[in-house]
Amino acid sequence: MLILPQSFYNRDTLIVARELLGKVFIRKTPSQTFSGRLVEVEAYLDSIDAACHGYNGMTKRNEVMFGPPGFAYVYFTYGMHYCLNFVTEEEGRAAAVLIRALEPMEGIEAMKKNRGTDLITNLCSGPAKLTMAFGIDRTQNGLPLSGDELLVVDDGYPDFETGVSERIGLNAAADFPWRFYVKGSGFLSRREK
DNA sequence: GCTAGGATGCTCT
DNA sequence: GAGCATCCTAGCC
Repeated sequence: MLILPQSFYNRDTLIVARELLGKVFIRKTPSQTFSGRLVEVEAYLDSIDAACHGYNGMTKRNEVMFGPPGFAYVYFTYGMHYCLNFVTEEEGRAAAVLIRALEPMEGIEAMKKNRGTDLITNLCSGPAKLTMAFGIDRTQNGLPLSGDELLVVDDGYPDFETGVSERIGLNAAADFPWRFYVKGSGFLSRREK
């Protein structure tokens, strides 16, 4: 069990996104531990990516993206959903990796309660689903990913095939192939073709 | 199996 | 005031 160091995130966002697949994301609270394996992510870069929240400069909402790498960026969207990102690249660059799907590991009973469903494959198979399952909201915005509450670890998951596709749900810059996923996983936000 | 549309409110222009 | 890095349900093949 190796906690990913800050230097892991302080690299090219596309490499970080790819290498995050198969790692384990953990949220610990005093009463409950949640964990899940990362099976689907998307990369959001700065200058060339009109879909990136940081594309038009820093605002109050996206300031965490401009900060140092290895921190959680949580934003609210569609009036009811939170999405979780991992900040990448050096301080001053607005880049991040969106976590789109997890394979639930620990805390599954609590996730079922949070999500209102018993179907394991429906607990964390979408960016807003996994924040709901893990109980993540604005409170976690800006927390370190190697801290007391949030952690990302490498548990030596064996090799797998990586799938690549266009990102999902965008209007701007929709054609960049910056979505990465674990091929054959049953916990993705979309069925593979 | 699929698609269309509504929910709902923060954030920036 | 418009636009959202979404999810769920109803209705229709």
